[in-house]
Amino acid sequence: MSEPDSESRSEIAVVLPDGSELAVEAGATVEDCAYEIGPGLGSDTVAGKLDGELVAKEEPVYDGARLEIVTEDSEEYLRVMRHSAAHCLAQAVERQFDDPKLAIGPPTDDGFYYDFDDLDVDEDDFAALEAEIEEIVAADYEIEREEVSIEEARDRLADEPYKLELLEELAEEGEQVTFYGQGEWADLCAGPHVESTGEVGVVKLLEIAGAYWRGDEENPMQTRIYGTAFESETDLEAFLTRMEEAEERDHRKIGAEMDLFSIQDVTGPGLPLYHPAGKTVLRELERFVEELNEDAGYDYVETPHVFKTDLWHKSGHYENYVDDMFVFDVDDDEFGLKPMNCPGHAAIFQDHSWSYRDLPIRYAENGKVYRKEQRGELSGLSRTWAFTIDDGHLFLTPEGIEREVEAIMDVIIEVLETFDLDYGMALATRPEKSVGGDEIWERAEDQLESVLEKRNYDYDVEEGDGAFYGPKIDFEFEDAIGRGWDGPTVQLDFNMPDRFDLSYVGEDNEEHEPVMIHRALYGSYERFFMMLIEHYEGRFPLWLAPEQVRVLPISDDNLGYAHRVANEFEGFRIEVDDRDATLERKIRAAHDDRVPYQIIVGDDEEDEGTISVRDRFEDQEFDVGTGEFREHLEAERAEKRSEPDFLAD
RNA sequence: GCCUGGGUAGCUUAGCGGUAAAGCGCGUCCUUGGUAAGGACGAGAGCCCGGGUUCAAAUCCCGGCCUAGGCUCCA
Repeated sequence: MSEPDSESRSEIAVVLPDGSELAVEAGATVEDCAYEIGPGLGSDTVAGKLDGELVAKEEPVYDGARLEIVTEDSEEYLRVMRHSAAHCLAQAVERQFDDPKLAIGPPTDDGFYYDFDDLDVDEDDFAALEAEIEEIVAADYEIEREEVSIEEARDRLADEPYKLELLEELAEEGEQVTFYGQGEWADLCAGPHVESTGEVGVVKLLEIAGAYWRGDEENPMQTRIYGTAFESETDLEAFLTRMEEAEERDHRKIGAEMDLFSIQDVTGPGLPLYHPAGKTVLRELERFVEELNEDAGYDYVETPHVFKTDLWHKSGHYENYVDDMFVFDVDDDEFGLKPMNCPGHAAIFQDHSWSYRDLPIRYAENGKVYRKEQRGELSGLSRTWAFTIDDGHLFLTPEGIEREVEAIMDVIIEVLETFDLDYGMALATRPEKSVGGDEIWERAEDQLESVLEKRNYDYDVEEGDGAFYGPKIDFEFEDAIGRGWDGPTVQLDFNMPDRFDLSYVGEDNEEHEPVMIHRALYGSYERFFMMLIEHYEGRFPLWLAPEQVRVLPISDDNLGYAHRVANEFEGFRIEVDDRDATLERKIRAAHDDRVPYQIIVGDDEEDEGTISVRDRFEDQEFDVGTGEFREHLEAERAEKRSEPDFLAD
C-alpha cells in the first residue's frame, strides 16, 4: 500500500539475501529494486519474494523487508511457471466444458491444481485437455497483469460465485485487485506469473479428486484437477520415474511381496494382520527396545485393551476424544478400547503410596491402542485403527526432569542412529491454553532447554507448540529417499498427575504431585515398521531380515550337504532352496526375496568342506569355512550393522 | 464422513454383454545345472457381497463392504 505524494520521496530499505541493505524510494516495486541492483537482473526479473512470500514483480516493497529476486534460474521459478500452467488448465477447461465455476488454482510442491464447481470431468478427458493446453502454450499469449477496482472486478466476476466470495474478502483489505489475462481468458489472481503462455513448459494432468471449498467439510465439494508442469520433457520424465521409484518402495507392495502383513476385507479396515515374516521383524524391533528399556531402568507392565469409560472420564480422554474412540455398552456399564496407555499406567502408579526415594518410577509397555480415525484417513500401516506403541511413562519429582530427559534423549538418538536416520529436534513450549502453574512450566522448560544446550544439540524452538499439559521435545527424521517423518517425542505432563491425584511423600514429609513423562522410541510400531520397509526398500539389515541366509545347492547331489551346512547356522534364520531348479534361478529368487546372504554349495565345496558366500551386492567369496562365516554373522547381527559386510573390503 | 479411481487364480494384471485369460508363484516329470528366470505338462477363480435390467452380466444399473489417492501449500 503506497502512500500518496508527500511520502513518495522518502526512502525505505530492504534486506537482500547476502545481508546487505538496499535503499529505495518508498513505493518502489520488486522490479524497481532489481533494476537498482543491476539492469541485467532487472530485465530478468520474473517475480519476488518478500519475507519469504512469493509476490509479483509489480508489488511494492516495504521498509525492512527481506527481498529476494526470482529469475528464470531461481528455484521459485518453477512455482511461478506452474501457477501459470494452472491458468492454462482453467482456460482449457473453460474452452471445452459448459460454464464451470472457477475456485482457486495455486501451485503445489509437485505441480499445481485447479478447483472447479459444476464440472463433470473424468480422466478420459485428460488427453483432450492436455492437447488444448498445448495449443494455449503454442499460441504464446502474453500474460497481462491488470489492476482493477473492486467495483469493476465485481462486474467481471458476476458469473463466478466463488471468485466473488474471495473478492468480498479482498475488498476489506484494499481498493484494487489484480487480474491476470491470457488470450480470451482472465482470472482474479495475485500472481505472480510468467510473461507469456509460451513459457509454460510440458504440462501433464495427473488425477481428479474432490476437495471441499476452502477445505471445510461444511462447504460444497468441488472437482479438483491435479497436474504438474516442467520446463522440459526430460524433467517431466525424471519426475514420473521418481514417482515410480517411490511406488516400488511402497510398504504395501513390498509387504505383500515379502509376505509381511495383510489387511483383509473380512478383518476390517485399518486392522493389520502380521504374517510370520512380518512378525519376525517386529519381534526384533520389540527385543531391541526391551533391551534398551531394561538397561534404562524401566519396569514392564501390562494393561488390558479395554477399560470402563470411568477411567477415560478420569483421564479426560472421554470429554476430548470420545468421537475417536471405540466405545460400547456391556450390561449396564460403558466400556472403551484404549486410545492411549497412559491412564492405565497412571492407575498402576496410583495403587501404591510412594516416597521421593522411590522416584523416578518408569513403566514400559508395548501397548496396543485403538483410535477410530476417519475411514478416508486410513492407509496401509501408516494410519490404522489398531496400533502398538512402545510406550513409556515416568513418574518423577520436578527436580528430576533434567536427568531423565537427558537419559531418554540418549536412547532415542541411539535408536535413530541404529537405523541410519538423519534427525532434527525441536523444543515446543507453553501454548496459550494450558494447565499447570507458571512456576512448574518455567522450571520444566528451563530443564528441557538446559539438556539441549548442555548436549550442544541443534534444535528449533516452537513457541506455543507444546501440549496443553506440558512442554515437549519432538524429533523428526529423514529416510533414505529424503522424506521427512515425525519421530519420537519426550512429553512432560502436568495434567494426568492432577487428574489422577497422584502423589508422593517428599523429604519434607509432605505430599507432592509428581510430574509425568510420556516417551516413545519408535512411536507406533506400525508406522515405524512401514517407514523401515520403505527406508530399506525391504532389504533389511541382517538382524531384522525375516530370512537371513539361504543355502543354494548347485545340484540335487549337494542337497544333503546343503542341509548339513544349514545346521551349522542354528540360531539364524536360514533356509535351503531345495527346489529342482538351476543355480541361476535360485540366485535370482534369493535376490527377489531380499535375503542378505546366499551360501552356494556344489561338489567343490562339498569335497573341501567349505562354502561360497554371496551377498546382495553380487560379491562372492569361495572356500569360506562355516565357522568363520558364522562368527561374522554373529558380530554383524549383534552390532545391528545396516548392510551385509562379510565381503566388504 | 465426502469426492474420484479400483476390487477377476496365492501375487501382478488383461478381458468391459455371448464357452473366464496371461505372466509370476505352486505341483509333477524331463533336465543335474557353477553365479540374476532351462523345458514340458498340470492343478488352481463363489470374477468383493446383495439386489435389479437382459434370452444372456465379471462386464450395464442401484445399494453395501474393502482399498488407493485427494479434501486450503488459501485470489
